[in-house]
Amino acid sequence: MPELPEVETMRRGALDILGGVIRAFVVLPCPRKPIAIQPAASRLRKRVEGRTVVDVGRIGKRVVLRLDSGDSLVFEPRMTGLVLLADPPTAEHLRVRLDLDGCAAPSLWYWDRRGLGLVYLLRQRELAERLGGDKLGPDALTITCDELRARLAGSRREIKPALLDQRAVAGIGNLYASEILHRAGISPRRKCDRLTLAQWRRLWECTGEILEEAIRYEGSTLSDGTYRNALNQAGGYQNHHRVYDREGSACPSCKLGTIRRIVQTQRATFYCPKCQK
DNA sequence: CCCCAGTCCTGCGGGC
DNA sequence: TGCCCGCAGGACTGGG
Repeated sequence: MPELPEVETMRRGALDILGGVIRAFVVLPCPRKPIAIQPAASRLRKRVEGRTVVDVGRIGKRVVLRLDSGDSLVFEPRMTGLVLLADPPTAEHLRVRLDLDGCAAPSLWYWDRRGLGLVYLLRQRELAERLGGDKLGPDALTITCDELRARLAGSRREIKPALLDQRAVAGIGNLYASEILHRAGISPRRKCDRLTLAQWRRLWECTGEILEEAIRYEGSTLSDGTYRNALNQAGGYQNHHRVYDREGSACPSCKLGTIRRIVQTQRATFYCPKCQK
């Protein structure tokens, strides 16, 4: 579930390792299927140990540690991964530990309950190939209105599934797509090529607003409690959701409609049929 | 090319 | 009460 706001919160929490030297890269024994690590852990370890973390960044829904070697160590949490500096939710799902010297935090952990996430090391060129160019669109926080429109307006798909396409715009996931479209007053079923210029503008504005608000509240921790910030604290934005997982309740915006749940490309979408056109 | 369904995986909640 | 099935959805793969 980590989308842009949750991954950005993880990134900010992990800033305490900036300038640290990686003393050890430790793959923790996991009773079930081990987490995917590329290249194999022994080779990856040789390339990261002794290296300095010169940047703690984010690319889409990934936390990216840039090292002084030019390599980037990428944590891709997918559904249930967390980047932590302390107190994991459970010891059993800890996957990787980085021990560091010379920075504010002694260790960084990668925790992942379902283990769908990935930890991988990329050379500069590999980074451009895997996470650049046509693989990933501009970041949802910094994309311009014109870019967003240019990348989606030609499509005949429905706008909600289109917003989940990371090649078009990076960072929006299932939860925030519903929230963004609700604030913008646009039906999730509206075809991209049927949005007006004013609607693109509104959609772009609401994308920034919703994502920035969610970051301010340190992301959304749903009822399963999985998502936590780097200090294992729950986020707060779930208390501000207007449509997501609120099927049957009155629309908090127009007070007239009832929030509906539909399925688009096998994923739940929540919206208000009264005020989203 | 464009789009959709299936896959990975675990834990939880609904239904019987 | 207890068990089992289905669902949650990020990103990739394969196929129409």
